[in-house]
Formats: sequence, C-alpha cells, structure tokens
Amino acid sequence: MSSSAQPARSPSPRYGARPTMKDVAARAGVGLKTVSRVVNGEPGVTPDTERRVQDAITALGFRRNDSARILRKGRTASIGLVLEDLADPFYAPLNRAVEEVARAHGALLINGSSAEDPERERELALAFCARRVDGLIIIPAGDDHRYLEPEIAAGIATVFVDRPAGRTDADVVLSDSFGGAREGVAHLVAHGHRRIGFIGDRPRIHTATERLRGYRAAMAAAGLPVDESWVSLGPTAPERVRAEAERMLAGPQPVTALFTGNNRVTATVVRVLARSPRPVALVGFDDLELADLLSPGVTVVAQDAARLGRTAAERLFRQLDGVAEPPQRVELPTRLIVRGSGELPPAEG
Amino acid sequence: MSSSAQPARSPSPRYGARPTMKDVAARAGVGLKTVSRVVNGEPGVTPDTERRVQDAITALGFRRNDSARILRKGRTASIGLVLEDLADPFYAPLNRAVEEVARAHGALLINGSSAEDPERERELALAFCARRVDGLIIIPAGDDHRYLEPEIAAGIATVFVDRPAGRTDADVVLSDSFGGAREGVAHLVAHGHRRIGFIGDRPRIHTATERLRGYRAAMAAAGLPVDESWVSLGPTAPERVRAEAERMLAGPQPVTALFTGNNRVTATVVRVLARSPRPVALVGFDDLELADLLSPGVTVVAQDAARLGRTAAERLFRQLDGVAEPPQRVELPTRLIVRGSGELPPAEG
DNA sequence: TCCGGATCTGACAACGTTGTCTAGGCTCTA
DNA sequence: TAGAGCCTAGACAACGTTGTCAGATCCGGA
Repeated sequence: MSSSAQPARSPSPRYGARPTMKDVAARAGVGLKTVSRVVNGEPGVTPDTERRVQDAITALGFRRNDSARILRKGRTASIGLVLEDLADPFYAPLNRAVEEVARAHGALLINGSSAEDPERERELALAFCARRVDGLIIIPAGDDHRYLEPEIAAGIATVFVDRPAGRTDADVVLSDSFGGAREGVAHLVAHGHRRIGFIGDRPRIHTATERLRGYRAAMAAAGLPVDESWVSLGPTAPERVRAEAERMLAGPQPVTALFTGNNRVTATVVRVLARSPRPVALVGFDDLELADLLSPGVTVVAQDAARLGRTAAERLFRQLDGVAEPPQRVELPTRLIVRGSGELPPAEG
Repeated sequence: MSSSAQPARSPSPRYGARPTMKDVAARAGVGLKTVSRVVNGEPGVTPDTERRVQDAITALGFRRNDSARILRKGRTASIGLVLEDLADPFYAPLNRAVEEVARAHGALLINGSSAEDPERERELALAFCARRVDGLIIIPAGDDHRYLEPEIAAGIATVFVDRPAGRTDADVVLSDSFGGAREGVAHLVAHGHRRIGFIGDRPRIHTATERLRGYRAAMAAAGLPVDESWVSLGPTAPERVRAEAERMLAGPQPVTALFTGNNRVTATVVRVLARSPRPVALVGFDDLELADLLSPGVTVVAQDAARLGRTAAERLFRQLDGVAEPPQRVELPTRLIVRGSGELPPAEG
C-alpha cells in the first residue's frame, strides 16, 4: 500500500458501513466527481490529484457500489441464464460456454436451475429481469413464454436454447434432435436390428418428442413397424427407466436394440444392459464421459453443448450491440460417434 | 390478464424505457408510496386502491427495479460463488447445492470460473463485492486472500470451500484429502502393491499436496520406500498425465498400481490403462460417472461435492443471520468405494 | 356535535453513483 | 498584455426505490 506505515489512523470504517465516494472525496480533499473520474479512469485528472485520490481509496478500502452505478447508467453488464440443472453433465458445459462469452463482453452471469418446473423457470427469469439483466438465455421448462413479452418489449434481449420458446417469437438455438435421432436409429437399422426400443424424456419436452419423431422416421424409412410397447416417454428417474428397459427386454419378442433419448437415460440403460444375459445394442443421445471405455463402447449421437451455449450467448450480445434482426432459429448439427455397440449382431437371426 | 379487452391503449411503453413506480402511480391516480406498498405487499392499502394499482401494473408491464431497491435497502439478497470451472463434474454438483441453499434463503446466485487463475479469482470476487453480494463462497485459486480483508471487514460474509484461504482467517469447508488419499493408497498396499505411483495436480493447489502427503503417509506406514520417479505433480492436461503414466509403467521396475489425485487425472489414466498389456491397479480421488461399469471397476476415494457446497452455503447464511462465531474449519470425511481394481494381483510376484 | 384514535395515503429525503454544466486557472498567440 | 482556448475541478440533478413522517379521512362514543 502506501509506503508510510500508518495503519488506518483516521476514521477506520465502521463494521458493515462501506465508505462511499463522498468519504473518499472528503479524505482526499477533492470533489465528489473527481473521485468518480479516478475510479472510472476518465481523463482530466492531474497525476498529483489522482494519487491523492488513490491513496484515499486504498486507505479507506473503498469499492464502487455497482448497484448505484447500474441505477444511474441503466445497463447492468450482466446476463441471466435459466437452465434445467446446473449440475447436469450436458448443461454444465453449456453454462460454462455462456460464461466465457459473457466474460469476453465484460458481463457477469447470474444463473439458476428450473428443475424442469415451469413456475420456477418463470420466477427465475423474472427475478433476473428485476435485477435488470441486459439479456436472458433460457432453456425452457415451460411451453408458454408470453410472460416475457413485456420484458422483451422493454429491451431485455432474449435467446432460447436447446428447446424453442412457447407462444413467443424469439431467437432460438437448437440441436438437430430429429435428424440426430433418425441417424442414430438408422445406424441400428443398418446393423440389422428390426425391433428397436425408444426410451425418452417426458413428452412435453420438445427435444423428447423431436427425438421420438426421428426414431419413427428412421423406422418408417426402413419399412419397419413400430410396436407401441417399444416406445416409452416419461420422467428420467432411474427407477422408471430401468423398469421400462427391463420390460422391453423381457417377453417372447424382446427388442434387440435400444435408442435412449438423453444422457441420463443412457447412463441408466447402460447399467441395465450390463446385467443383461444377451447382448443388446445401444445408441444414446448425448455423449457420456468415459463412454469410449465401456465394453462394448456406447455409440452416441453427440451434441456440442458448449457450442450451443456459445452460439446462444453470441446471438444475445449481437442483440445487445443493437444489431436489429428478426428472431432467428439456429439448428446445430449432431454427430454420430460410433463406438461399436451398434455392430453387435441382433440377438435373434 | 384483465378481463376488459383493452390492448394497452394509453401510453404504450416506449421500447427500452421501463415504466417506474411513478408511471404506475400516475396511471392509477395514487401516490408513489402507495404503489411501493402494493408491490411489496405492505399492509394499509384499501382493496379498492390495491386493485387500481395492480391494474396499472399489469397494463404498463411494470416490474420493480431491484437495483434501486438494493441501493436503498443495502442488502442484495444475492451471493457470489467463485469456483474453478463451472463445467467440471466435481464442481457442478457443488454449484448446484449452493444454489439450492441460496434459493431456500431467497437469494440469487452469481457465479464465475477462475480457471485456476488467481488473478481471475480476484477479479471475480471483487466484481461480486462491487455488486454488493451479501456473501461470498470461494474455491481458492490463489494462495493470498488478503485482498478480501476490506470486504470482509465491511461485512461481506465469506466462506472458502475445497481449499483453505491464504493468509486470511475465514470459514473453510474441506474434504479430508490427506486421510482419503492415505486410505486409498493403503487399500492398494493391502492388496500387495509395493510400487505405487502418484499423479496429482500442481503443487500450489492445497488438495494436491495434501493428497500427496496422504500417499506418503500410507507408504511410510507400510514401510514402503517411495521412489521419486513414482511421484508426479503438475497440470492435469491429458497429454502430461498420459506421458507421466506411461513413463511410470515403462522401464524395468514399473509401478504396479497408480493413485490419481482427482477426477480429471483418473479419467485420463483409465484410458492409458485400457491400452496397457499388463493389468495395473488404480485408485482415484473423486468418483466418476459410470466408473462402476468399467472393467475392471475403478476404486475411488469419493468426496461428497454436494455436501461440501451445502455445508459452505449453510455456514454462509449462518453468518448472514448474524450468528457470531469465530472462523471455523470444517473437514468432511471421504468414502472409499471399492470396485475391484485394487484387488488385481500385482503384475510382479 | 365534537373528539380521540385508527386507518389510509402521499410528500419528501435519502441510498451512491454518473452526466451536464459552469467556473477558474493556465498556456499560447497576436 | 489581452483574449482565445484548453485543461482541471466541482456543484448539482437525476436514476427508481424505500423509510419517515405528517396529513386526511373515517369511525364510534360521549
């Protein structure tokens, strides 16, 4: 700090009361605005004055109150991200990618998990709006986002990711769930499977129905009938998924392959199959850490979660930079990563 | 919304300009303070007045500006979390746990990744302080946290997690890295291994040196010598880890078992060992998704990341509730999860 | 009819910062 | 040496909210 060893001799800050620019100004013997100039690196301050102010700042432990600054300036340099679960291995990299873009634009990130609850999504999004975030990135849990219209009209930039917004026109960044699932199922078909099961998330989740649509398209393209007992949409709780997988694997005409609708489902099904007496082929949507090391390896339809996040954040900041474009729908490709599980011969002939 | 179908006939909000309580008051024909009362659910407003105000609020799309509120009230109802990497499978659940506790206390969470860079940690923490978060949870990247002292003195509650703070006295919540590593290595020793390698993170990271200390303690307790070529601390980039693992596995006197210092290292080493002609035992610090499905299964020393986060957040809110206690150090136990890899006979006799 | 008290309401200042505007001092040139 | 022009500095209002306080209204009871 300052070279003279004077340990905070003058009014040491009371506990809980922070010094303000006024305090700094008084101590430095300058005007309020001069302190503001120094703090913000604005020009027009003599080196000598600046030093005096800096000394006062360090002596008092002053730190600018950004709430006041935000109130005055209108922009908060922060964005909000509402996702489903911060800890989900699929969303965490997305979160991180958004953070990086925000950081590059000098913005802070506020985030929260909706836990797939539309009401909670709404609460979070509106709380962020009350904080006057400059922009909002949302992974929708609900299917009606009209509640955001006043906010969007008031200038809060908004981008939806992973799933489209409901009943509202806004930027969306998606993965090609339909095409990815179709490709994954086609891979199984190409390896001779005819009875293929599909286990996915609840039908009100857009990606779940899209992937199911891809499954049906691939089956239809191959001229294969779909027995409805092979299709299961519902919560991804391990118990349900396990039960469904076991159901499909039992009986006189069991499926010989499974397509799983997301990383959580895949992880559970991998565990079920590890105990299966017969080999059962598996292709899953979303890549898994260590999936390459399982034997047989798990073939997956991989999304680039980080790219989803990055793309969404970049679109958001484009909006914030004032680029006026009509709402756009960006669809990112998926990538089939073949790891051998598909190559298993079907258990039957 | 309101039953009368009048689509925002009067001054529709200009784009980018949000209505304020003043606007609402004007439209409702009441005073400013009355609007404030309605918005905050304070008593003393006639049902009739309240309805008029509510109507004006929905008509204008008013949402309280929390920046102004915060400025006025002093408390922000938000906490900041600085961690190493939002997307790391170890920190993501910690993040989520903190979020849950914050939510239970009605607080929002702002977070950021330090990427193991002390300067970035400092920037983030101070940016959060400038936003006047009520409290701060930090996974330290640096080893000198004196920069936080003015903030702590000014009343920002602070808790460190996963690693202790440097040169500052504050609450800390840790896992028992030393004990966990010692137990993990002892497990290998108990299965007959004598030449055990250790690959960990950079030595300036507290958990890395603690785990190494645990390794040495277990070896010493068993009367086993440690060849320094078996020990490697450094960045956890896959290339380096792979090279080190391969080095330890080569030569005339290769290690027969490896202890890995965290999840990233373990994941890389698992891949190396999958290609190894000889079986090599492995115990890793931190559990891995799907680790139970590998063959051989990977034995791990598991930390409860969520519990770390929860505990830290709870201590933080205890501080915020004004419970005055001296800084405390909480150490959570680890859990050895045996999955068979340790039982492999050493490659030698 | 009047008064005490309760209830409802609004005027005003304050939170800490930044934008605008003006004053004063200085340098430079004619 | 006077005037123009630049540079530095500070006074003041405003951002949108909430706390304080005082005014207005209404009720019941004497």
